[in-house]
Amino acid sequence: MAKSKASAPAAGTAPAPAQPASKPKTGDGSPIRHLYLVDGSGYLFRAYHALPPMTRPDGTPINAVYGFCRMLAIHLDDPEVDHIAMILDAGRTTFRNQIYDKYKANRPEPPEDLIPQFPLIREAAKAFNVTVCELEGYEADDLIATYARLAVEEGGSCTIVSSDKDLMQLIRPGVDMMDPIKQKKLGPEAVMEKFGVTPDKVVDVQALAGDSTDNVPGVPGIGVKTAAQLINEYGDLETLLQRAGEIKQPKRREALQTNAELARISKQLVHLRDDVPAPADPDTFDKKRPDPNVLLPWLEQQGFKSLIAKYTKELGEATAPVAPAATAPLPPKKTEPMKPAPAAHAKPNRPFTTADYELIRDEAALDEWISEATKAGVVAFDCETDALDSNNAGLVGVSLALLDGPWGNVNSTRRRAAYLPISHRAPGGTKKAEAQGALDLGGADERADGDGKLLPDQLALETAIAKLKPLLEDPGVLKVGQNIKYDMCVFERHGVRIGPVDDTMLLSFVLDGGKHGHGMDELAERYLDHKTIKFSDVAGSGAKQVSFDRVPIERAMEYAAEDADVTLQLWAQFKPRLAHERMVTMYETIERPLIPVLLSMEQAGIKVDAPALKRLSADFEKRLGELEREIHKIAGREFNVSSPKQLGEILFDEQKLPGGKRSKTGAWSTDASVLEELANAGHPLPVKILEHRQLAKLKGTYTDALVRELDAKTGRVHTSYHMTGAATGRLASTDPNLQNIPVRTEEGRKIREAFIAEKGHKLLSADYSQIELRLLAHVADIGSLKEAFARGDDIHAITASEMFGVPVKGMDPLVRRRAKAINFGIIYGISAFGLAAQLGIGQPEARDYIAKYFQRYPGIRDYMERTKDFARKHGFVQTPFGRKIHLKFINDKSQGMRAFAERAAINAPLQGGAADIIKRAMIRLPQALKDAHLEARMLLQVHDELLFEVADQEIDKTKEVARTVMEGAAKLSVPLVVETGVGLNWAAAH
DNA sequence: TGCCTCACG
DNA sequence: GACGTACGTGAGGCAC
Repeated sequence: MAKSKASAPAAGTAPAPAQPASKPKTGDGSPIRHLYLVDGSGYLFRAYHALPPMTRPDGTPINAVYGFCRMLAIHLDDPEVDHIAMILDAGRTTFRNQIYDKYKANRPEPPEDLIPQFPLIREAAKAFNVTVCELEGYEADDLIATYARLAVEEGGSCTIVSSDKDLMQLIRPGVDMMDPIKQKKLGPEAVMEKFGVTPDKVVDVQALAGDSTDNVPGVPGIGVKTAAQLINEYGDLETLLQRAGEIKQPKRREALQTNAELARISKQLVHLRDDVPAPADPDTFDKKRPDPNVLLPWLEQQGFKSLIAKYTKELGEATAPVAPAATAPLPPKKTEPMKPAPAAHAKPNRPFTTADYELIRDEAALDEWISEATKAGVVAFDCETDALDSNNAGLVGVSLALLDGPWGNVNSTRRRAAYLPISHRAPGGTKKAEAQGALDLGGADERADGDGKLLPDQLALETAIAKLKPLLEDPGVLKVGQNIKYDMCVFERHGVRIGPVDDTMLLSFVLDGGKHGHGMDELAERYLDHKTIKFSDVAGSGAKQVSFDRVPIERAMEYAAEDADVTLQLWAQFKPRLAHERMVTMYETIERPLIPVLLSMEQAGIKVDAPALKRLSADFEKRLGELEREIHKIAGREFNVSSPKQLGEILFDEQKLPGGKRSKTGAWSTDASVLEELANAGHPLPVKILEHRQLAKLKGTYTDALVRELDAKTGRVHTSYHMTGAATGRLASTDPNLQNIPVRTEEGRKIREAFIAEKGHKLLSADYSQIELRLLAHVADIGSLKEAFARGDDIHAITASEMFGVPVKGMDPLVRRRAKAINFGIIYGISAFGLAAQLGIGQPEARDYIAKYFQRYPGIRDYMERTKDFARKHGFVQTPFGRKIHLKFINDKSQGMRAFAERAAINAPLQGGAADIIKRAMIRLPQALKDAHLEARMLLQVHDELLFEVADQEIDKTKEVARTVMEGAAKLSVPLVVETGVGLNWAAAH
């Protein structure tokens, strides 16, 4: 393997070998069959980042050592392993520093709580009776290379326990690697995946690509991908450098020619020496049985209970008395502070049986229930309908549930629930057949013809409504529902304005947002230990599903009464927690009051120009057909352009275009960034694909779908807002989603133009300017940012000016763009990778920007650290208004999951705070408009924007009210600014 | 049903 | 000296 350069690297500069580099004299060990070489410090870093924080009873951090011991135990148990040693770095400077003084120069200090763990792994190795090897002047990697060579020369084989990519060059027949965390063997395939070349060419690739963590320079502008391509083409580095003049791309050619020497130095740095003086005979690395008198007391001192148990069983108790750990034990640190739900509440008051439920078949029974409910002061209720769309669904039945005793008596052991069937019909038609008729006919009542006759012994709809109305509107009776907005919508179409209400879904969201979902089935299982009857159990599923009015009444009762019953019991658990967990204000002043506001927005809907959408759709279809023909022509065969799988095969397997990335599942990635790169490289096919993708998306997701969503009765589109969908407190919009209507491209804006105002009206758009950045300046308390906002300055320009030291006046737009990307990155929990991708720059440059940013705004870094610490300690973060966002993975054992949760933790108070602010504005707006005698209606919310429909003559006044209310929705240490626009359509209002 | 892709803030 | 990458959503089409 190692060719000419094995001897090249500055033989004279290396410390003089103390012994010959060949195999030293034999010790007392046996010959090697299989040698395991553990990269000790490499493993320690891996384990440190992979495991959640742990401490010894005396407070010493211990997670990495624990991981190390677990790994050692596994290898010692492995019968394949007959020899094992741990290799360590002896010091920080090595012969490589003489070749290149900046080698590993930019390496940051290890994390604070890892440092005390370094000496402990030496102790650990000793306790487990494993030899430790190190050599002054060389890195552990060189020693590993040398021992690997010796093992193979002796006729044995070797496994290097490490995932350090720098060691991959050593893989060859007889030598492989093992990822110590994933317990996965790494062979030539893993090398090919990582470097795109065979193991013997790894050093050449690394020499070209360089390595920022080790500060290996490489050739600027060449990364691993390009390097692999070049090496595979030219065979090796030296040939490539000599023939660099043949390279077509001018930039690449120039880079290689001017940096040839840098590449050669880099190669010396990355190439591992396998001829260093081995400090011990590898035969002496034979696996030895640990001494229980050494191992057990040591494990005891660390508090590794599972390992103590394992080795006590295998080795027997320690026989010699041992000195106890010298340090005084401290109480262990808590790492899992999330409070479970109170145990007393984990069980239902009484087991669920249908015997608790009854049917309300006549007026007398209903009167009795209404009277009881009124006396109780709190009633859970739920309505069943024949469709999901609350704007059109017909009422099929109502269920009620009561606690025994006056309201507030949540500890009552008795409860009752009942179902009032109203519009059940004889079985017959399926849902699909039914939907056909529903379009032309009005309510459920008129659909009595055909096979579905109304069943007997049900109260008439009018009677039921008339009797329920006083109860549902009684200000002295609290109506509890699960997602009660839905029920309010249904009843409002029958002239009933339900109130006051509580919503178990919202209570759960306010208390436990981010911990879990808030659907009834999940809540019942989690808090009541009860599996609810599923809708599909009573109504069937798929094509055979029937609407609820076709479900037999007895069966319907079991399902429906259970819903009310469960709702009431959930309420009994959640409501007391509200005050206890200090979430009353959030619930009472933000979430609950928002219900009727959203309801009226959903009912209002927005007018859509259907003919325009249809024209657009036809136009898109025509162009899609043309594009498809062109694409097939270029590709040389027909295939489904909408199939990423087929497309990937065409591009990368058949046409062999460069730059293919694989996704997690191994499929070719064909997303926009990949296609754009190919397009920039001059390939014609990706350009057409991108265009096709865009049009197909617009047609499929918007033009066609929106026309389908038009409500036959109102001629408008009615979305529905979900209050508990986003953990941060944002709303979500579905059926259709009106929060992602295109706006960024020209073609897309044509769709937005189809959202229009009623005759004599205009659309008014009011949106918060930079609300999340303002919140950041506020919560992190950054003086200069706050002042800039107070002055009304261009915040991205100010950031750029302060970071790069350039004046705002006459600023290069590119500089401002970078600052803008960084500002957004900060809000998202910045990473060099993300920023690099966003700006299309290299990661080192991105890292540099981030460092500059934090240098200028250290307060923001402090804020981020504080936020993460808080999240780790409490399991949630909070917005300035008190909303809690739980981060269930913040102390996860996976480093990836923790990093993810940390970024979310940084983002959540900002995104959630912005959501709180606009919700506060939305709650005040209806009354403010009314007070100003304005008819304007609020139609849509898109996170930081509100859209109103306004009569022409009221535009100026409405604009003023909207701005005043929105800007006054929160009192922060920075001003809130709202920008408005007016137009005949939504695009024009921007 | 899971995955990929892409529309929005 | 490793890992996976910006935060939060919903919807449509494909492949299984």
